[in-house]
Amino acid sequence: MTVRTRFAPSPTGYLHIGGVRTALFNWLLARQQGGQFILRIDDTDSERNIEAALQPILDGFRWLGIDWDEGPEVGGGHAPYFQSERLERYQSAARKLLESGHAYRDYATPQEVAEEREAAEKEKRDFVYSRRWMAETEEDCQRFEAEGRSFVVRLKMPREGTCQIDDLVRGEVRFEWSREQDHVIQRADGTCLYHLASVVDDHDFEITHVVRAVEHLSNTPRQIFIAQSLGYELPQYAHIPFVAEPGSKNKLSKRKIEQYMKNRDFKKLFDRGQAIAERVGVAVEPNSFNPVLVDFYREVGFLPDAIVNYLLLLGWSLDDKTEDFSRQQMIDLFALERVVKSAASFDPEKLLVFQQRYMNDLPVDQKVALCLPYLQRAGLVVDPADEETLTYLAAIIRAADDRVAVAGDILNFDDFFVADEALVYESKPFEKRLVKPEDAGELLAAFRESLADVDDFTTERIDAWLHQFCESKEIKIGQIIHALRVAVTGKAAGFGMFETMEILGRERTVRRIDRALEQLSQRAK
RNA sequence: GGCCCCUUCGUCUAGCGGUCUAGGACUCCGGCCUUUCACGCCGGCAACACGGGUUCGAGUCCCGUAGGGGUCACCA
Repeated sequence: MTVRTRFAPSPTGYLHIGGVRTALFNWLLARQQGGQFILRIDDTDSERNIEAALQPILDGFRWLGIDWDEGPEVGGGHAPYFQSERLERYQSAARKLLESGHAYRDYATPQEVAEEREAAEKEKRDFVYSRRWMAETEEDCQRFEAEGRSFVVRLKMPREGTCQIDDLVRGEVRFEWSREQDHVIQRADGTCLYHLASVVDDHDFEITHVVRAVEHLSNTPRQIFIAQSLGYELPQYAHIPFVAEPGSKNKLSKRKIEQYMKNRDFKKLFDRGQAIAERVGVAVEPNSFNPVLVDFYREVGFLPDAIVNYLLLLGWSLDDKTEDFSRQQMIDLFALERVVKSAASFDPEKLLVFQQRYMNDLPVDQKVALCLPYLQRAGLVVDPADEETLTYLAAIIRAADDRVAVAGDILNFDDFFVADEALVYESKPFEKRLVKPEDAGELLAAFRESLADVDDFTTERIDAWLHQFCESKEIKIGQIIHALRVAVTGKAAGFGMFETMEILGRERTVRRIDRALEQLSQRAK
């Protein structure tokens, strides 16, 4: 029997990082066993524009390299893969349950059920539906309908015995049937509810392993009841822990970013992303742009492999030291038995570490390809870029080295892409490095004059030149190099100063120093 | 509140009765390197929730307690 797993997103428009991890585990299991991974769309309830809300989710999975064998856009032998298009299947299942006595028509109004529930609560006893409006015969139905009532279909749950789940992650888990409710599976308007739909689909799609987050564990008995009543063979269940908030054990939710912002690391990650987003024209709207959602990482320039690797280790480990996994390795080595049972908090810092590692391993031309769009969208480089620009960019990226951790970080080196006349001097460093030290202007001017004599304007020669200059002036290098950096880049920090000058070239370097000196003298007036 | 799940450094985790005076990674702290920033290197702080058992021996098994979480819809 081939292994078939599934992930069933609701078309909400957003791909949640926790959902991705669940999908990843399903995907890994299927790939490892040579089986199929299926995407099914749980849209039994939503009335909104499915198309628009689904696209970002599919795009997200594709971007992450999590592909599906059956589902939207790829089809498959079990189509359709949208629950909204499978209503007849559910209704037919509901009918079967009715016929076999595992479900009944219930003519109670929602208020009547609510009253029973409240009464039970008041008396501090467990709520058990009285089944007062349960129709067992045609006569019952006619009688209730004569009263103007309509029916929903409810499960007729067993009221004794236990339900045992043999969970692949958690082992044996038992529930008392008597505590289960007579859940509604079909509404008065004939539409069906999630649990019925889910069980029917899993069966129709021949799903062998249901790998999902623990919050579904307590829903499992009713699903088992449905499946067994329908004569289905049960799938294997594996309830994995959910991804928790940074620094807490609560379930990570996209609605709580306000609160997460109080977390230092989360805030840091967000700020970094926001700075990039603002420059490339991505709307920083908390509903769509925040680190709980996959889109955030894509917009900012993360690498899919880094995210997937990080997520893999959030709730799973191979051993006590292995951290880096290629796709093939994770497929080969993944094992449900090694899934951790407790919830794991999302750690933005550690994710960044993975990102940094993966970025570092990339050849320069790939980094160029990743970074270029950011410069273009920020209006710093024309599209398409010419060969010269690409070479120039490559030199910068090489020099910047690990300072470009996410592709959008290239914008920290925007000073290389603005005209010398348009270079902006950040006020604080300008103050500290040029205005305050009284000899800064003088030294800088002298050094600038000497630059004409550097025979070869390369990193090595400039390096030697400046050291020689310092020696002749009897100053330490620190007394001039900071002023030089601010004058040439406008910033206090950056990569090697000599590399910076070589990349910029003699002419531009000199022009920038001149301009800085000009502004300095104007300030003095 | 009922039911269910979970509980090793701040975080992610290793540990499946003796090799644990508990290992690794990230963070943090100190130092080195250094023209800034980042990297890198060296070092350091830091955990078996608690209480009972079982056993010659428990982080590892059992039972309680506590804490955290999930779930209890004509939502998915």
